Amino acid sequence: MMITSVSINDSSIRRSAEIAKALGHPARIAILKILAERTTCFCGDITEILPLAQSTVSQHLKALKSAGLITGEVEGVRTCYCLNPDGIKELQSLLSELSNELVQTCC
Amino acid sequence: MMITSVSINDSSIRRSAEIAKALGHPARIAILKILAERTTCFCGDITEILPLAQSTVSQHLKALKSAGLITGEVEGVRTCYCLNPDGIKELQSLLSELSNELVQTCC
DNA sequence: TATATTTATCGTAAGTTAACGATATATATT
DNA sequence: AATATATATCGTTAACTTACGATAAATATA
Repeated sequence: MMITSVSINDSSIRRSAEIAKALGHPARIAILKILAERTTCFCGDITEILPLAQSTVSQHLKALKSAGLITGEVEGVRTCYCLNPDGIKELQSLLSELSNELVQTCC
Repeated sequence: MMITSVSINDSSIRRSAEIAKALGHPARIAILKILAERTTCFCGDITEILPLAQSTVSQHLKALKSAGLITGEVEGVRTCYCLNPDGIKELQSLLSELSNELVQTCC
């Protein structure tokens, strides 16, 4: 087993935590799933599906966007939100890397 | 593509969010990595490695334990913390399931 | 031009989180 | 029995999160 020195300030650890934090609320996971199964993806569509106020949905969208997991393109009066393939890939690689590192039998 | 109705109250979504939330702080990811690369795993060991007070580390350990990602066995005056294989497996399966669901091209 | 629509942002309240030092508890050791 | 050690918990403070309604800004429609 490779011995690495683990630091809170490691950028990969920080990025993984940032992504995990973005996933750390059921509404945000639900939003990602909704985006994955629809081709149109406006804030209003999501507000119709989830039992949350429009402003709350907008806030969750902002959190997902700033974590790099989704993009938002203004289209006239609306904004079309989409999964960000790069962010999703990063999610997959960082979290699967983490999973691999956590395979162990202890004590 | 299968159309599923996405709900905030779906238990799998809630559990995924719970796990992600537990991973949503660099200190907690660091702790999991430390547990993975050591065979002894007392609170004091972790406190020596991370730049955090003992009480703060204990608090993070409690969060990881209540999310089911680690176990803690009292051994005399100390407590031996270990990765919880079941929790780690759950982490892997829920998050990889989520990853798979998020493969898509949008808009 | 006036009105309607969509969404971001503001303001606010309640709740949670993260950090710390101090302390209690439980077990070892002398 | 007295002392030392390890850790959980308490109390506190500051910061952040989540939710909401109200409103502003931007665009579309009548």
